[in-house]
Amino acid sequence: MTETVRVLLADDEHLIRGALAALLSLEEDLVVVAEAATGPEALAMARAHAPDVAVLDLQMPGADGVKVATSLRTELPACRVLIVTSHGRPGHLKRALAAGVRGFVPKTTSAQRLAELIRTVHAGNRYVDPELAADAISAGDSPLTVREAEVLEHAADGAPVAEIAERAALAEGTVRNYLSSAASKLGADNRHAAVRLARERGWV
Amino acid sequence: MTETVRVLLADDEHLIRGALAALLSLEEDLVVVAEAATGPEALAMARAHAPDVAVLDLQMPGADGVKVATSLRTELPACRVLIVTSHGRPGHLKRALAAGVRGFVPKTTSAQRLAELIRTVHAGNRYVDPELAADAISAGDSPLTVREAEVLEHAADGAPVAEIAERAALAEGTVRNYLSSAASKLGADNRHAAVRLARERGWV
DNA sequence: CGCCGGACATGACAAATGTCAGTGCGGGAG
DNA sequence: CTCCCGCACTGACATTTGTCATGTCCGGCG
Repeated sequence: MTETVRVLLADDEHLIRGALAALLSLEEDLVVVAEAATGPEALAMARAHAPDVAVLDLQMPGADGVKVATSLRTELPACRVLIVTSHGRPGHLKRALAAGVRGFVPKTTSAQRLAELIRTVHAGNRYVDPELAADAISAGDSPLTVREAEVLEHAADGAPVAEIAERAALAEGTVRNYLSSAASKLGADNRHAAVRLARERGWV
Repeated sequence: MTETVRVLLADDEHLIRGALAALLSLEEDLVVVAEAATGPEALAMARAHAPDVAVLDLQMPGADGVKVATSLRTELPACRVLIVTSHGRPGHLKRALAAGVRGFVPKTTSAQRLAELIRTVHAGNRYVDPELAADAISAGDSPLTVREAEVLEHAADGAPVAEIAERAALAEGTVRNYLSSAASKLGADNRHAAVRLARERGWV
């Protein structure tokens, strides 16, 4: 006899959330007990309803899926987390797993398959999309040192070096140096291309 | 007596497409006759099934929603187009309307509302989300000249000036000049920040 | 201990970038 | 017609950025 699984659904796109709720409700053993459109809202809903499984979108206003998962890990250890994402960046998968997430799949998955996966993670098993996993493995760990990543983040919005130096409390020469070494590690021609690449791989 | 409306659904996210198809099918007068995951596929499906209304995602692999809409405009003038988008950039709305799109809404819209809108555009009326419209109006027209926009696009991936100059068949000095004037028009400190801003506003 | 490798940090120099002043062309106002 | 303004375009100059050589401070290892 399959017990019913209480599900929390969090996604900022109303269209998807509603549609998904409807489809999952067709499954006998799944019941959607709460919905949320933002990170903080998802957290509040989880506290209020203590779902068995939380299905979280990776990109939401307020706090992203991984942040929510981290909070849930300590507040509701019994709640399994399944993350769904539109454009999977390797680094995010790694961060997600570190946050105790049990499942990680792209939105190209069918609803049928998603229902199965909800049962899978509820049973205590893990599942990550094979393609995303392959990407993460081939992309590997970030080769950047802490400072390099930090400086690169400050450079993300196209700020001039002087401003970055001030924000990071470093000499301009030092900032240029980190930027340069980060760029060469990433195989980029300049810091801007480096920012783009690091973003793609989820390293910033 | 309401006639039935034949709908084409195009979105690269299987999860959403499937869920949406299911929800729209619940409506008596709507029938989803085809689904597609990429721009070219959407075009092929449209040719094959000649739907009354095409619901297109703005961002798809191959060709974006607006490009598909442009092609449909000439190939299937009877087919109304409704564009759905996750993160609405003002410029896209303008381009979409220029391409003869009848409706433009964010994915935060509910499925119920979407069904209504499909009927609305099928009836020959137009509808654009009020908030997106407000953004588009407040963002206004692109202040960039044709060449400025062109050069800015070539600069989008962080390429050095020399490369941009070659691709655009211009002198390096000229490229720097356009970049500089574009940046000052956008209120940016350098071309990279300018690229970011122009992207946000949908001007590139 | 003494040595090595790596992260952190800096300034000097060369290369890339942004700014400026200026030319030519075409279209609209006077 | 002439003047003026805006766009397209260019080279020269000043500033910013990227690269290099160098130095310090750890933590691990023979």
